Amino acid sequence: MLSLTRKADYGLVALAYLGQQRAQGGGATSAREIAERFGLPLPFLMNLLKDLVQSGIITSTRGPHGGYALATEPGDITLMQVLQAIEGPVQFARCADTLPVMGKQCQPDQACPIAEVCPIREPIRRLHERISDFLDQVTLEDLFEQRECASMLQIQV
Amino acid sequence: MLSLTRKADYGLVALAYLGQQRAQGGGATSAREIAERFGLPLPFLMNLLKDLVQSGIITSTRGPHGGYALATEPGDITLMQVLQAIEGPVQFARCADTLPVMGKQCQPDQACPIAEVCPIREPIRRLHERISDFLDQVTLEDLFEQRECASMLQIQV
DNA sequence: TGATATCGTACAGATATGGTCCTAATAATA
DNA sequence: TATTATTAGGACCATATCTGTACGATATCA
Repeated sequence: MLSLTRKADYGLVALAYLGQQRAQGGGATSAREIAERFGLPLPFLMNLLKDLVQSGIITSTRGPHGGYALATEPGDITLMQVLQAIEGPVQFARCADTLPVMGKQCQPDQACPIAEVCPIREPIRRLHERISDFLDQVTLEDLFEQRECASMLQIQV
Repeated sequence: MLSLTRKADYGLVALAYLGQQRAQGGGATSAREIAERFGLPLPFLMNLLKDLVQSGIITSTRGPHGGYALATEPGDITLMQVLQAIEGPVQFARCADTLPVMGKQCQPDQACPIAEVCPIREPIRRLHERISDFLDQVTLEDLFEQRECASMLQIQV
């Protein structure tokens, strides 16, 4: 369905809130506070916050008055970074990134068995690049501040 | 991971092949022929071809020498139509189409319990529209003939 | 030292995906 | 008319992924 996982969903909610806190000059925000504010399951939220910490998007401090904060300005964080941190590599199709397309015999490190004859390999690759470029260019600031992007994305699959 | 399902993957392969057949003035192409040519599991392929028939993207004729064919020109079939036929409604997030975002208590016909305070509802909706517009504008002809689209897609989430 | 809070990992239930199978319906042909 | 090739419409199951929980370890600060 081409849709975000719930994990990514929650992650964006948390990042948006951390962005607000940052704008107001607040310090670290605890996972508990975020979970209570938006009705999210706390352990699940902490799991994904961990992912965001590991990929450097947010920072964490332990102990009392600890919590999470954006590592940089929202304008420096792209949607692609967030999705990759939470959902792993973004692949429009399996073959888009040298991975095979089809067949259960396909293993991640094998070449696609029908690459020679596959009629969608190139089209898929171009689609993948279009979507990737888009996600790379959209920052959290664009998203949450409704800021426009200077660049244009031409449909030229 | 924002990726196509295998069903959609196979579906595009089949549609590309049917497009070739059409260009060469061929008649109906059997599911068996497609499956053998690309090494796809036949029952699975037939299942998704059924979906494509039901949504009017391809036509089918039964009996010997029967098979499938594109219902219209490839330029009239959009990527969105194909994905919707095979994967159901395209939703970048659950709340993008009046569905709720989060919480297990969320049912499809209920409003999102945190809609009032949700910081990503609007941003998600705009993202969803951007992606949808894109998929709506790309046709199979664009994809497989490497044709350019006249229109531009401005990043303005 | 004790309270708070994160970190890391392992685990379990729910849902979606990937794929099979069976029976009927339909059309061409011998 | 009988046969064969083909699609139609289901139900069905195995597996993977998603969603969420649990628990112990660790770091910080009062």
